[in-house]
Amino acid sequence: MAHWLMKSEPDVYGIHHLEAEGSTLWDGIRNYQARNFMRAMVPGDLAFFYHSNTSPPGIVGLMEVVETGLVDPSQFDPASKYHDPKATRDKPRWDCVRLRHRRSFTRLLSLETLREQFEAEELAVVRRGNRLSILPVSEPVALRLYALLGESA
DNA sequence: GCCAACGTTGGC
DNA sequence: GCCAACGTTGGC
Repeated sequence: MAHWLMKSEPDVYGIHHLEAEGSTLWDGIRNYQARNFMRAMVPGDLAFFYHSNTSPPGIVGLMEVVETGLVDPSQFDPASKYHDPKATRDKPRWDCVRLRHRRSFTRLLSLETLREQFEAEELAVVRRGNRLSILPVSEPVALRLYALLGESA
């Protein structure tokens, strides 16, 4: 079982949306590196939910991967901002995973705190200018995150 | 294959 | 709004 960190802007899709929905299709990923991380996910993996492009940014919850290898439907939708004219039903370019809500943390684990606790080599989200929306989290780092959140692993 | 221009992300 | 980082595109 692996850990991940997944970013979303709370105005667009925040932890409260996931709480209300229970589970969601994590679609709209249009970066090959992030896509490849999704392809490496296995049902049962856990993902820290990170609020980006907000103040203050940070980790707000925990999700569980429930389904992988799904075709991202938004690539075929001309009305979607994620529409990809190069994608066809026969040859989709983008896929996505389904995630289920596990926890909403009572307090934010802020980027500021993450910067105090982790080096960029350990947890890439603390690196200035990092734009990758999905990141792997090593087990030692995951354990330290749980400790900082006051959670048992 | 190189690389400059451009676009996007995201913190501040 | 600014700007750093960096992926993508397109001319050659």
